[in-house]
Amino acid sequence: MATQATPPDLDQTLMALADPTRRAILHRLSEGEMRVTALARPFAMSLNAVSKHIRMLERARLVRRRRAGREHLLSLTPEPLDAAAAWIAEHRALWTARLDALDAMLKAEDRAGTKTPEKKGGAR
Amino acid sequence: MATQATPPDLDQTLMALADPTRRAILHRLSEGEMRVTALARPFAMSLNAVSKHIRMLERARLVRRRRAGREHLLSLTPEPLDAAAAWIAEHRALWTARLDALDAMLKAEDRAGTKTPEKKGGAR
DNA sequence: CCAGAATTCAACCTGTTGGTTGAATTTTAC
DNA sequence: GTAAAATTCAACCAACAGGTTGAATTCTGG
Repeated sequence: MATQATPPDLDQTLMALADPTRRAILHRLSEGEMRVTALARPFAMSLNAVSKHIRMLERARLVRRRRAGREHLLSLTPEPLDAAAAWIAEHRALWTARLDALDAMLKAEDRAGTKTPEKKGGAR
Repeated sequence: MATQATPPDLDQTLMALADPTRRAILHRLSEGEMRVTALARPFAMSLNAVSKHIRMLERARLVRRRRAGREHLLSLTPEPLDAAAAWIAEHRALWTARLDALDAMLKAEDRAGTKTPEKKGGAR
């Protein structure tokens, strides 16, 4: 019964994406490399807070850091999104299909049930 | 400059998915309605812990609860996955395209630079 | 050399996750 | 009516998220 080994990378990616500030950071970074200070400017929070968000994005490997002297240039590395998108799409399809199958089965059973009320419960 | 209103629903959906136990719960639920106890059995944690995960999944509207006497029947409602999948897919495409464009631009600039090192100011 | 800029580090606070155990609640079954 | 089943509620705990402020670090430029 395969323990379905769910990758911890997916945890980190989804967790990183589950915050509007971090999504906004990624969005800004899609326009190119940017320093921490520049990146932080539009947000209504301290530089330190943004720095922490960046650290979390790095941990999820959605952002890469390149030091150039005293400034740290951040850039977007969207690869982890592939896995996340794939996981969600795949499971959405699988689950929807299963639920549809169940629904069809229930409807069929119901039709049969009204004719031969045996099996379980019958009408309610 | 549209404040890009990031929906809090997305936060909850992604947060809910960012945990292996909760993903496993959803997976089991794709096989049909199940009681809390039955759902909790395979997990190496207390019933209460699973109950809390379920509550979080309900908050994200990924799971619906139907009370039938003393038992609560949980079922999967995969709709919120649509929004999550759409958001990720859309941004992945947009961001990748932007990064590609940036890259192409940099390469072109580089080629131009090595051939005709004039542009402005001339020699250095 | 030295002031200042760009960052992080460290400590702290508050709220939430993720887990526990034990008691309450509601419903079924004898 | 009462025991037991299926759940949650309540209190607690450790860890972490998300934020703050203040001090340290590391570079740059006059």
